[in-house]
Amino acid sequence: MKTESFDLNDLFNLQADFCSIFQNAIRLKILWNLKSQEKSVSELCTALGVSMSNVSQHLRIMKDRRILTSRKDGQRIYYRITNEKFIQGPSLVREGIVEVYGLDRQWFKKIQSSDVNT
Amino acid sequence: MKTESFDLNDLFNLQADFCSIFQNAIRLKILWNLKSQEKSVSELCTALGVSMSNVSQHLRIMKDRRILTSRKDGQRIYYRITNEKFIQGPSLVREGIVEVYGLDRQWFKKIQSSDVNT
DNA sequence: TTCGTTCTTGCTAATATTCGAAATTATTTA
DNA sequence: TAAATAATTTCGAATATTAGCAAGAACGAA
Repeated sequence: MKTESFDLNDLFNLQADFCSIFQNAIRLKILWNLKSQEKSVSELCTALGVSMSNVSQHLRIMKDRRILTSRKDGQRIYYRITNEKFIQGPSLVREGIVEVYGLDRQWFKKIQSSDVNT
Repeated sequence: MKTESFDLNDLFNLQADFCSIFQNAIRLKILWNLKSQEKSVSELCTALGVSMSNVSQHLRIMKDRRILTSRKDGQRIYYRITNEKFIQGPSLVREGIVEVYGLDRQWFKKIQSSDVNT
């Protein structure tokens, strides 16, 4: 029973799928909160100021992909990150942003107000 | 005239916006192709087997965010990457995937077929 | 000028994401 | 047992993404 490995196209699709996780600011904040410690769902809710329903949905999405694992303790469910690279990758992107934009906020505003055409 | 810098929430939103760029396999392939050299739009089209209209739209999205810059030479427009971290970040994510999934293709298939519930 | 090549843009339908609200499950406490 | 707490799930509406098609713009060659 051999282990079928990925072909190149699979890997690109998988990489894209995982990167789509990091497209949401709430998920990035969750990951940031779990950077060096596990936290329960309610702890994350108060830390982020987001509804439990919403946090739970985001946690599920990340757990499905094994970016997070969970541990049950009584009523609480504690989540933690499975691999540091799922934090380091997006962080590198953020560093790139800061390097390219030089901490100047103006470009960011342009991007936020939908389309930039320059 | 002071330079307004980002607050934390801005940075998370900006990071999320940039990560959304990497959620698309075609864009990842474009970046991969531009890894160590600039290429024209038509070169990218043949390399990826994707329509020029589609490639052009993806290039525009990345240029808007300064992930790419372009240089015009006659009829050709050559694109290149502005900062290596926009490649390295997504690559780290891919490494994380390989580490977590151990090159076993089965999980990938589960994720692809929409929802994983385990 | 006219033609062909290269690239971009606007439009549109199909598809996917996001988050609130309400219902549900599981666990602890009284 | 009943009530409270913690978390998940389902549903639905608003919004965003994607890619094909057709039209348009910029440039070089004849």
